[in-house]
Amino acid sequence: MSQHRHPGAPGRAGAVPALPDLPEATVARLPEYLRALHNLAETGHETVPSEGLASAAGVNSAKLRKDLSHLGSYGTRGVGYDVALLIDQIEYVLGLTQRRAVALVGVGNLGHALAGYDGFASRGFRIAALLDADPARVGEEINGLVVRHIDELPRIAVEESIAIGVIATPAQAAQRVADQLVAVGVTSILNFAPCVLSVPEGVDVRKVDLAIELQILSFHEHRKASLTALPATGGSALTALPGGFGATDTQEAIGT
Amino acid sequence: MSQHRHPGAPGRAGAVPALPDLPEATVARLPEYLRALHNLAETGHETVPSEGLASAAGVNSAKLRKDLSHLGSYGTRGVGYDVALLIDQIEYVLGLTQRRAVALVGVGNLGHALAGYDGFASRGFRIAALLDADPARVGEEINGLVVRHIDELPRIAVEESIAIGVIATPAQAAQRVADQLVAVGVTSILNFAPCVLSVPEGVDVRKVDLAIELQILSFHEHRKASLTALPATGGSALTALPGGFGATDTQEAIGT
DNA sequence: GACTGTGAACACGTTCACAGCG
DNA sequence: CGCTGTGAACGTGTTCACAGTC
Repeated sequence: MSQHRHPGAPGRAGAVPALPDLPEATVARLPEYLRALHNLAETGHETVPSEGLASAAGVNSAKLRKDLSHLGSYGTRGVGYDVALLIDQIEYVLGLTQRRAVALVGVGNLGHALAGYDGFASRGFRIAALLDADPARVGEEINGLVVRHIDELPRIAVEESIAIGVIATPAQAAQRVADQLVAVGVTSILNFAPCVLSVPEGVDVRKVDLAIELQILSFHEHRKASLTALPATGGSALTALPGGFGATDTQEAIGT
Repeated sequence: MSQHRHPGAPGRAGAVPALPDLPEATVARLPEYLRALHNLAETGHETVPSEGLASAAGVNSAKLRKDLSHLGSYGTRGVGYDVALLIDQIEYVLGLTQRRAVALVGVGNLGHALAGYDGFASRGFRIAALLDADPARVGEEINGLVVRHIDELPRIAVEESIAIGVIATPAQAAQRVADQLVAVGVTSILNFAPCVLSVPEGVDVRKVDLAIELQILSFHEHRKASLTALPATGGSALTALPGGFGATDTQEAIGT
């Protein structure tokens, strides 16, 4: 096991890419490590121990080491990880060595903001097309890109080698857009519309729903309030807090 | 143990709030169920079987039933769930019976979009304040709200009973803003800045990072490509569009 | 007969703690 | 000695399959 394995190192052409299939949870954290590593590189660190990188990324060091070990990692015992090397390694695994082209569909409120978001460009992506179904919006220029009509998607997809589609339309339009994206061969979709998309096997969809995030926070607020719901805590809490907390079984019976 | 227990039903005052501590994974799905239920209610359904609600929410029915059972649910065997009742139940658990006030800090690109996003209002929240540190932005009116200076936060937090803070500033300003929010008693933060926030115990932070989402998709793209990257049929990929999407996975072959 | 609620089995993810290397 | 890499223990979340109820 402890053979040093460097599966598909960045530089090496010809070798099999050999992407180990990483645990999904690990994949979701790699980008965070990458961001932290870039920060470290900028502040002149050449090497970093798991503890340091972990805290910069907001995880514990055991988790970090386990995650990195899945990539057949580049750490040196007694020293830590080589920052530059690890950046290359993670960028390679995430497929960021090529700058993927993104098509953004729906240039309303949110779409506008996304079109102008420079975090995409700076972190490995290129917004290659802005699309909308509303003729009134077609032709508008945002950040140097002209909005095109969604019907032009098939041509644009080929011309620009679109790899990822971002849906920022209203919910009722989203499924139709997803179908159109899939039809032109897009297999990765980031969906901001508050609805479930159905797509064929092999297409990946990630969903971001801002209201859902707030609702999850709301739950925790509610819970925190219900726990502190006793003394003179000027809590903005519930207007009518039931006094009785005593009923023994009321709480108990929930889990059954 | 299958006593029917309705812990802290919405309408009933006097009952113990009795928030069961739901598994985190369940909490994260409740908002999705809620959205699906609202759709069902609008289309005239009074009742729905677990199978139906599950598919509307994009999960499988076993998971749905298990999730709902944690709330001491309201299903009827042989029939399904009462839509209206379940909506009340979930809204109660999520703490959506009170319309929580949100302070949005950072009205740049993304902040603007968030300020104008009506999904917040329609799903239980009220944007009560827009704040920014840049004097040039203070005074601007967005969607009927005037942007205030961040230094006014302490007063505004009290006046408006701010329950949740949303950070949409650049990364380097985010920690400072988080500290300010915490200082005025905010215990729930939604962070759009690409950085880790450190906050005291008891404060919940959720993070949304758009570039990270894309990078995760990129990984899967990379992997899909590396799997199909074998035999004679090189990279003709995109140019030859598969006829239609007959659910057969011709799609897979998006070459690099 | 149809559907919920749930124990029991399983899969996945995290943490611990330490062996082994530099 | 310091730090990584990793088995083994633990905890959480998911799925199965069926008993129980309407």
